[in-house]
This record gives sequence, C-alpha cells and structure tokens, in this order.
Amino acid sequence: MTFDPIPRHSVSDQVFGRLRDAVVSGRYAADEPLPSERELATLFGVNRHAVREALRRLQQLGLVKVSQGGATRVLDWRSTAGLDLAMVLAGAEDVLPVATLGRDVLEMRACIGADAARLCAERSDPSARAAIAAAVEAYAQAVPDLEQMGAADRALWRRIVEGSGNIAYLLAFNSLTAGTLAIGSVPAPRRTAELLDVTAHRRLSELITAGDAPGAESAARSLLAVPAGRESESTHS
Amino acid sequence: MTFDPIPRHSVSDQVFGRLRDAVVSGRYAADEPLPSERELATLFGVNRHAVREALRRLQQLGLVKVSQGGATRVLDWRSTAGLDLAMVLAGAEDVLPVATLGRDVLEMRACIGADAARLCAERSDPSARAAIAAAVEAYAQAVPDLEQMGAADRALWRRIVEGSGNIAYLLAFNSLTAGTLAIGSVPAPRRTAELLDVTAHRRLSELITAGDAPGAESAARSLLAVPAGRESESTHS
DNA sequence: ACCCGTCAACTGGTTGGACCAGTAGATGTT
DNA sequence: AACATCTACTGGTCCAACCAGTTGACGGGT
Repeated sequence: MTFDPIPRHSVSDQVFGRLRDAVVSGRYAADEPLPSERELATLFGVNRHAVREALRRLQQLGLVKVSQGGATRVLDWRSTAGLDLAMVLAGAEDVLPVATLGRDVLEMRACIGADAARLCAERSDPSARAAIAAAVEAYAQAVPDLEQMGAADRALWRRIVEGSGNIAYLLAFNSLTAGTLAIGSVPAPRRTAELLDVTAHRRLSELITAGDAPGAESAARSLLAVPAGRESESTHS
Repeated sequence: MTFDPIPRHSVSDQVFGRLRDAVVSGRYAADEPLPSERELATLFGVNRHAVREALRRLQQLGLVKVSQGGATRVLDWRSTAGLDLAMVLAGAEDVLPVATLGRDVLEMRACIGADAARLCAERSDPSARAAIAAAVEAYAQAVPDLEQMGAADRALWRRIVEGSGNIAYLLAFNSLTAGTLAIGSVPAPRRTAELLDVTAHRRLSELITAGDAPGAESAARSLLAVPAGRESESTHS
C-alpha cells in the first residue's frame, strides 16, 4: 500500500482548472470574449494576479488569446491548441466532448512507436541499443507485477524513442505518457495482453540491435496495435 | 508586399523568452535551482509578477518545477517537456543544441500524415470528404503562387487530419505547424517539389473518397517522404 | 561525539491598491 | 451620414506587504 501525496492546488491552479474546463467543454464559443480579469477575480473570489497567471497558462496552451486593451477571447482549441492539451485534458475528465481521446492516444502511440522503432533500428548507436536491451531485461524481471511491468514498459519505449534520434517523437512521447491518460484511463484487457508478451518485446529489441528496420517497425506495430471496434465507453451525453 | 505587424513583446514575454532560452540551451543543468523570483526580478529589472507569469508558462511547458518553500528547479526537458515545446523552440533559433529539429518535424509530419490519411479513408464521413475535395481544388487554383499554395496545402492536410477523427493527431498537427518552424525553417527544394505535385494531391483525395485506406496511406507517405541524408545545416558550434 | 528539536532566514503564494497603455464604443460636431 | 474626439472600458506593470511552506544552522540533550 503506497500513499499518494495529497494534491494541494494553489489558487491560480484552481482558477486555471476551472477556466480550462469551461473553454474545453465549449461553454464559451470560439471568439467569444471571456469576462474581464477584474470580473473573474471577483467571481472566483481571488486576487487579480492569480487570474492573470491562470490566463497566461491558458494562452500558452493555445486556448485563449489575450490582447491589451481588448477583451481576452476564447480560441477554437481544435485549431490552435497543441498536443500538450492532451495531457492537461486528463484532468478534465468527462468535461470534454471527446470520449474517444483514449483510443486516439493509443493510435498515435502505435503510429509513432512503430516509426521510432524503425528509425531506431536504422540509426541508433551501440550504447542506445545496449540501453534498450537492458530495459527489456528489467522489464522481463518485473514479470509478475503488472504495475511494475507497466513502468518498465514505458521506460523501454522511452529508450527506443530516444534511440530514434527524433526530438519531435521524444516530445510527443512525453505528451502522450504524461498525465494518467494513456496509463490509467485505458487499462483495457488488450493493454494487459500487450504487457504480458515478454517474447515479443525481446524480439523487438533483437531486431533493433540487428539493424533490421522493416522488421523492427512491423514488430512494434503489431505490439502496439489498437484493438478494433469497441470504442472506449462514454460517460456523458 | 505585405507588412507583418511589428512584434511587441510584453515584459513578461521577454522574461519568458530569456528563461526559456537559458533552460533549453542547457545553461542550467537539470535539477539545478533557478535564481529566486525576487532575484530574477532585480536581475531583469522588472517586477516580480512579470517573472512569476513567465515562470508559470515555463512550468506549463514542462521546463521547470516550482515548489513552494523550495527553489524553482530546472527540469530535463527531454523527459518532461511536451510537443508544444517544438513550437516555442522556433523562437529560440540556434540557441538549442538540436540542429536536426527541422528534419525531425518533417519525419513526424510524414508519419502522422500517412496514418491520418489511412484513417480518413477508413472512417471519414461524406461531408469531410467533400471538404477535402474542395481543399484540393482550392490548392490547385493557387498553382503559380508558392506562398498561397503552401497555405492551401496546410489547409488541405488539416482537413485530412480532421477527417481521421483523431483528436491527438489534430493537436499534434497544430503543434507541428504552429510557429514558423515547419514552414519557414525548412524551405528546402524538396518542399517545393512536394508543393508542385498537384496530381499526387488530387490522387490522394480520390483515394480517400474511394475509401481505399492502404492506397491513401501509401500515397500520403510518398508525398510527405522526408529526403534522405543532407541534414539541415547547422548554424552553431 | 552524536542526535534531534527549535528557530531564523530563506523560498514561493497571495493580497491590495495604484497607475500606465491600448482599445472600442459613445458622443458630439461637421 | 461621416468623422474626429473623448471616455470608459480592457489588459500590463509596478510597489509593498504579508502568508505559507522549506531548509539549514544552531544549541541542548543523550
């Protein structure tokens, strides 16, 4: 039994969360002006500075556009927000109108994972390959404990993505694994099956070490394949 | 000749830029504490609130970890930053130690574009396919003007990614196209060749409309293929 | 000599209020 | 109706103070 630290959100964090949910859930239409900073401050019962810090973060995410003199307007996040929104969306739970986000993340994970494995087999250096082999071993060691295997699996994929030498893939990997999204919200049986397939993981590592790019790609692809049909269950209207 | 608006950065924006560059360029090692907010404020000659807003944005990007009572520590952005860092990195120019970022973005674009085309052919609805066909036409209309073609091309791909129904792909697409990164910093001759191939674009649209998933995928893949070798030139040590 | 509680000197978090700067709409003139 | 102007907003910045945690040094205990 492990104790999770009690989450202590600062005032501006909470304001951020509220505004994020309001924007993402579509309570404000695109281009609609948000209440003024002073107004939000009184509405939330906090100081204006706290509101400003929250708005800065929303701006950073691409959810709003603030402009001096004019009102702060809501943006259409589908066209302006970056992938980082996915990790912050995990905290929004079923507020958002996208119940398929879990499937989407898995699909992207499969797509990038396969290509990263290919590139890794193509151009990783010996030390990176050694790290991958070691990660596979650590993964095999953890075999009975599912939670531990999950962590080891993630560490292994990180090594592979690092080995691909593609910074964009690495950053995307971070976006996809951060938050409890990919891990917690999709504990599907398929995920368990993937985790248990130690042999396939070993084989993937061997293919990469052998420099077999097409082989590594297809091995990774079949390992990460998203189960067809049976979309993740929706919890809202 | 069009006039770009003169960029007017607020104080906190500038502080953000400086700190971002300092962190990304590795001037601060991972886990190293940043100077205190009060100290930074006097160093930059600005108010503490401006520094705080900048730090909030850095935290949002995954570049630093602030904790009350303790110092604000720099994180290893390779393991904590999300894909959004890519769009902000465009402003960092040659500050960062990764000269291959342009190639990386193109690789990821190809990877996601191909899978999005596949999914789009698989499960897009008629209206989405009509939008794609229309976008192709608009693209063909712009044929002499390279700049206009670039814009139309981006609009077309957006339609395709939207048609894939994958939110994660859409957000990643935003991350990759935002900033002048993918567009400006890689005006390679290859890019021009891709833009001029109107026939291939038309064919891709037809394959999607026909619901030919494998065909659309391979068409997209060959259209987006990143040129081998000849890494983007480096402008720093 | 070592261990451990206490306390002071940091750190970030929050508040209030004041003023600057830019925008947009109402106002009044032509 | 068209236009300049002026006012009442908007966000941007600053100051100054205080709250709330963390850290490490100091000193009394064992």
